[in-house]
Amino acid sequence: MELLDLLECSPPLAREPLDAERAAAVARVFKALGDPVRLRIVSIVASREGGEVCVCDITDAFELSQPTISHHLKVLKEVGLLTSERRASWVYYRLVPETLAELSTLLGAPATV
Amino acid sequence: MELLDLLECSPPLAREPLDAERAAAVARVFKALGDPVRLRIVSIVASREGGEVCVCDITDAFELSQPTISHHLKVLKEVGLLTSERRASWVYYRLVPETLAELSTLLGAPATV
DNA sequence: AGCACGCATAGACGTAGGTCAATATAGATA
DNA sequence: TATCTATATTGACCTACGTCTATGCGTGCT
Repeated sequence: MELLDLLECSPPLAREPLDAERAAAVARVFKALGDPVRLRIVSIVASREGGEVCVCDITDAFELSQPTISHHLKVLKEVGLLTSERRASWVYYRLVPETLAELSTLLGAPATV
Repeated sequence: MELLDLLECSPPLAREPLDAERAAAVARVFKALGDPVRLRIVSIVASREGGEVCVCDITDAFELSQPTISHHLKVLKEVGLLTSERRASWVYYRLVPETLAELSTLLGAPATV
């Protein structure tokens, strides 16, 4: 079962308690956002005109090694917050806005029914 | 500087990259939500009629030791997601809805300007 | 083919975090 | 005061995680 499926039918957090399975799925995403570097990466990608950023640009934004950035990108990709696409020598990362939106709704935004 | 202050003036994640300080403050809260048990605790408190839950009720909802639950409650309190009040022998926890709402806005809900 | 560049992976290291048993503390009650 | 109940704190254990260096892989260029 995909995270988006779990989230799409999820009521806001305040409507009824999350069951264990759903909580585990959602917590994975929050955990990914629970690191300052990853949160900044997401905001960099999300706020980028054109919607995509190559790894080199992200690496330049931090004083961290390239493998560390690569690791964080992998984590964000695994939980469905980012996708990546290789074009020529570069890999471009894009936001998955649906995932952010689902989290936002879960946290209390009015349901979009 | 309080988290709520940091959050209240924060634009949605997609508007501009988070600076390091803001990212650190917000990541603390996401990190707290990044554990399945804590996420369920928040949803239990948030969905409770009357808005408050005593520790014993929370403990009963999990197959975890009482100190473990107490630890998670402390974490949630420290990041401003819950507050607690002692009345007689019991301690009641309540949600801080503003914190959840700010996170929700940050993640992409339309700004409430 | 060979090389240079961009990015990913592997492995190691130190620290943080989730859990528990044991113990401490606070309030009620006798 | 003594004791019981509800919750918090302490300290230990083990695992997970963030970071690094070293290395591998894919792509374009000469």
